[in-house]
Amino acid sequence: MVPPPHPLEDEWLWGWDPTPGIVSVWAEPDGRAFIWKRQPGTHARLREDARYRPWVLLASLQDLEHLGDALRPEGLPPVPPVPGAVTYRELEGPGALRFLVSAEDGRALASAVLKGASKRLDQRVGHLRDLGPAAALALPPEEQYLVATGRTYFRDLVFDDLRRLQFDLETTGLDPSRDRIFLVALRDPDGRSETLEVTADGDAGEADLLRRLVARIREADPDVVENHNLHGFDLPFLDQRAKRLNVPLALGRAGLPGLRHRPSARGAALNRGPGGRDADAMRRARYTVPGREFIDTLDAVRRHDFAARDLPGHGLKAVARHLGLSGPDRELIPGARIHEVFLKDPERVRRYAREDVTEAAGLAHLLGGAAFALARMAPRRYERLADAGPATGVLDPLMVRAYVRSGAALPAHESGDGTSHSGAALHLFATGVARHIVKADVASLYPSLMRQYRIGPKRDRLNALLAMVDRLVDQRLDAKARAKKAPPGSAERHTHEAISAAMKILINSAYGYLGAVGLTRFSDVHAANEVTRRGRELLGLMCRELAHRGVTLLEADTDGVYFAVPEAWTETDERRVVSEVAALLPPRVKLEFDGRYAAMLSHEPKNYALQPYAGPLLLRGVAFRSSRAEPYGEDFLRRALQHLLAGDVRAVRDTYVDAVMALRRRQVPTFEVSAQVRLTKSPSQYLATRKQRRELPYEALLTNGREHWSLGERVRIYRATGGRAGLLPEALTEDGEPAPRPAPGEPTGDDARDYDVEYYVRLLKDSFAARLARGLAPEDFATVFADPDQPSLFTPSLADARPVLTVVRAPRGPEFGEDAQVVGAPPFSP
DNA sequence: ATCTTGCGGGG
DNA sequence: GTGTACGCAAGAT
Repeated sequence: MVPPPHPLEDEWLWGWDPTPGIVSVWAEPDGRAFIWKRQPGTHARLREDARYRPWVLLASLQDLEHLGDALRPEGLPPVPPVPGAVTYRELEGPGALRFLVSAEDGRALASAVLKGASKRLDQRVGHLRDLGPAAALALPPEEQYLVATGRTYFRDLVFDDLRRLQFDLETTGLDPSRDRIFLVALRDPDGRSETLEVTADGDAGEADLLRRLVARIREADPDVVENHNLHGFDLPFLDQRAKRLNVPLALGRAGLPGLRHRPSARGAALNRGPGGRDADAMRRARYTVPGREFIDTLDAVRRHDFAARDLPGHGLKAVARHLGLSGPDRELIPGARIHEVFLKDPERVRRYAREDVTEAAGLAHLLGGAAFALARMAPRRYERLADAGPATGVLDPLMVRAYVRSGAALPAHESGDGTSHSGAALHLFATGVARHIVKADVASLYPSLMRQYRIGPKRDRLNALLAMVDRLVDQRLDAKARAKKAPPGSAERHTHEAISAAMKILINSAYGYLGAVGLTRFSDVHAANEVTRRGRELLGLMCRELAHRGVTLLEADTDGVYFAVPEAWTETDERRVVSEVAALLPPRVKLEFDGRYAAMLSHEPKNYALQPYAGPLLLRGVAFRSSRAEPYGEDFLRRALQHLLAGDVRAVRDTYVDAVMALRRRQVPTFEVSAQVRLTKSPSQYLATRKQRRELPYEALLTNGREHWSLGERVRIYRATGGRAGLLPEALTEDGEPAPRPAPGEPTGDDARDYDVEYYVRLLKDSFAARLARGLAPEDFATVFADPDQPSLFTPSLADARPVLTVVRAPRGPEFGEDAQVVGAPPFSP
């Protein structure tokens, strides 16, 4: 490989120790570190037992003065220092955390500091943290080890070199204080799936199952254990059951402690039952174990969807189906029915559970690459990087390592000076329907502005953040190019795509890091405001210049613009205006042609419908994507929008009339008007508040003879005739099995269809049809959605009716660059 | 209309 | 061994 041209920045990003194959690190505060490695390309595994010198950063040495001669500068004889000595090195520069203090045993070091601090403050200080972040920085032991050595995980390994095991619990319910584990599906690192089951009732049977599970995991000896919602369900459930049944959960690698908690903002809160909202019980934790890494695919899904925003939900089945990981014969069983199905047809549940672990493995491979690649860079455990937020979770450790490596004193967190943070621009130029739509946007606007105008945190005297963003952008282009060259489906392509994804996460979080005042070490509200100010200015300039070239602006948000072009324009014309405007922008700000659509309904800011030239209608924003909307209404809205966007107002009317008539003739199955809700109150809780306030879901249960239900249960409810609340019984197949969701219009057996027709007619108009209002002139709207059974004396024809577009503002004024000069402005200086 | 609370994932 | 998740919709007032 060509030697890197920026050795310093590359050390900041990648560390410096070349040790290959590290798959897990565990360090104890007493200075012992355990490093598990694999030989790249083989399954050979070995453990290195090392010692490291635990360290902390302190703002002052005063609390260690009581040590006398046992406190000495680094490098003075005797080298190495005598056991028990505390050594220090003063870092250079203005940062507050300027003494790097270390000792052979981290606990002795901490207690020496705490002893001094307790004396100085005349009160017992129990923990370094209690000194405050401006006085001390103490990383977790593994991170101390990784920062000090410059090692990182996974050097020279590819994703599939890791031995990964997935397991999935099947339980009789969601509450581990009451419910039991009766089956575990497990996929071993070679891809073989199996199930373990209880063979006896009661505690003995379940305890035996847990023992077999632990033994099986130890035998398979995976580096990584994963599942969907692993930290939120399987591990806490397993932990509680094992405690109750007195089964030791020795899931880690030999000779070290078993399952532990680690604090985490995103961890599970097992005892957060509905109603149970006592603050102490809300403490969240993640699980950790020496020698293996626990990876939750739900984290990868969230991270993916944060950018992509195209997933129907974050559940395993929905995501797997969406990403094409599910087979056509995927076994599906509603969660609440799994145990009863198991009693009648165990093979079906075995199949279901095996498919769960197979999909979890597929999901881990497809979406887990970014975390794997981050672990090659940042000095943290892989499992922590997998659930970390990118700013405090990844960038900050990189910054800390950069400063310590460079011998520079590190700034402490600083609260803001009261300046408030200003945000991005959002302009709505026109509402209604337009045709010939173009979307243009700037890729990674904020990091581009940071680079273009050299806007970085004031206290970052090494300029490490900007330097790292620069290197990341360059190296990401390289990774993308390599990925493209590698054969599709190859490990090489997966690796480079993963690196690119990881870098994208870091690049795009640099701005968030800057703006998180009081939360991140280098936050700088003035720099962040300068970034958004430049962003607003550029967006305004783009809008004005586009408008000058004859397009109709529709909506602009942060870094992108939707506009309509004249009928006669070709795609070449569309691309030409985008590149003309792009040429007016600073070099690092790349305005790109992002897509073209046949038509758009602009409803409200960030709420619109797009009709592509080919393919299904796209709906964006809460107005169009309500999660609990009744299926009949969603179906109507989709069809009506397609007609409206095609310019066929008459067909919108027909769609509406059909929908109303179908309701009035009760041709619509009850399922289609029902909404799924989740029960959050227990029967007794609801009965306590029922007098003050009646709630449809619970009324539906009570009036249908159900006085018992469990928290978290999901039911489908509807409004029945006579003001009653309807409960949709779960549809069953002939075998008495739960039926899959019926296709729209599919007959649904003995459906009473006793829903309140006029309520649903009103809902259709007031809630669903209302979302088309911007696209029609008021009189046309009234005509289109007039009640078909109440013909008025004068019914206007819709033959000439056309969708309308209403301009609500023009791109004029200072925010559109009429006064400000953007291009060629001097670089920002703090 | 505005404020508050609870949800997500999992069986 | 800390948390401050976080962004949104339904419910409460």
